[in-house]
Amino acid sequence: MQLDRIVNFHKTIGDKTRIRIISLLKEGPLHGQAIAGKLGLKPPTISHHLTKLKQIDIVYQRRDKNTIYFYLNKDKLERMALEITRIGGNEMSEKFEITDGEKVKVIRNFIDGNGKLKSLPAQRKKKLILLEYMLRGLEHGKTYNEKEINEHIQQYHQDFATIRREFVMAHFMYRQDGIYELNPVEMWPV
Amino acid sequence: MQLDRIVNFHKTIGDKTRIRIISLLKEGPLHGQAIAGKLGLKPPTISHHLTKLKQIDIVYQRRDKNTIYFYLNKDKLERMALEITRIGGNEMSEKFEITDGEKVKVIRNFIDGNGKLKSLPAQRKKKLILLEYMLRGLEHGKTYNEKEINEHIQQYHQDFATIRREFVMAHFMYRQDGIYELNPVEMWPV
DNA sequence: GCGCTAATTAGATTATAATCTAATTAGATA
DNA sequence: TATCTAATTAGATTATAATCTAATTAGCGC
Repeated sequence: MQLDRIVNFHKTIGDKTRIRIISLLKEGPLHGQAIAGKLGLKPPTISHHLTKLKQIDIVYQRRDKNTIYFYLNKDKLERMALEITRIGGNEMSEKFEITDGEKVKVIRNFIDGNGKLKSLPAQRKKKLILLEYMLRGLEHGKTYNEKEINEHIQQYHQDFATIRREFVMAHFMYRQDGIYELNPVEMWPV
Repeated sequence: MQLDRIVNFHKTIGDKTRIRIISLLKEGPLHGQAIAGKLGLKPPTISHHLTKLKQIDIVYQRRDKNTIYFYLNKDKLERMALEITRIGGNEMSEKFEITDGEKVKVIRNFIDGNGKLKSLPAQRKKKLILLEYMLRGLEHGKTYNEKEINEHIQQYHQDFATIRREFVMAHFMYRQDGIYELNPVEMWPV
């Protein structure tokens, strides 16, 4: 749910230690012990906070020999921070809940009893309904590598390459350096 | 402290109920019972959350007859949300802590034993040091009415009008509709 | 002043989470 | 394989805070 993601982001940021970590990483990557040292806390504590920061995807890590360096994802931080200003008005419209009569009909026609996609409709409008349907479970703001996207699509159809391409072409998601992410709903096709 | 304000903002926002309240108020003001009804919670609970939202200044209230309407301060919300993206790098430089040798000397020369300002230096550079010194205790992001500003200045000097004008002219703070607020540090004079 | 309505405060309960020590895991190097 | 270092996990302790009921306060209208 969209709401939970925003709540979780702020809950995570709303901690002195974690903001201090963010502040440190803003200057450049650091390894765990270094952070612990600078903040006067024990390594397990830092580990604890870093996993939380990784969960919301604003910190990522890269290993070099024995030590793991932690990086701040500044772009993501900025995008997430702004989301609170964009939420609501009409009480959190759940884009993924397809209850609209027409849509339900189209989906019933093209999804079989096992939840698999029979075929992708040629008609643009119907195709978009199916594509949107198959996005369920993917989260806004989260990043996925190609393998994850493929696996997700295979729930519905074995030809993940085609459908993945359709996702991008229809602007449901975008790709950069092999990393996929959902586009904001404003960019989705009508 | 600057850090605490940011932590507190996110700690406050990082709660599902409070975000739902923000989402509701985005469409327009509501009174307490209405919020309680829409969210399926008891009035005391709403009261509890509203005081928190008022504390960080993103909700304010206006009474009409017997009922109090709560308003969302959208501008403030947006400004606060962005602050996290601007913090740090060099570990939270405390602009109010004047330890720099030259500054200390100037301050000793113009502040008497009781902490009062003897006179405002004519020399621009020295004047700025004193003005900045007299900002201590005012918080970034908080709004003050003229009376509060005057009282603050009177700690240092009886002629609050002159000093208040200097604050604004030097871009330490700005005034809008009789409300004063500190400018972001980037706007402060060198 | 009296009663009405809406809001807040007090106090208890329960859930969440920050931090630590001790034990364990993961990788690298020799 | 044995050993070293850095990171994580487990588990306990302690602090914080969300929510409720019951009691209280604040302001309006009669």
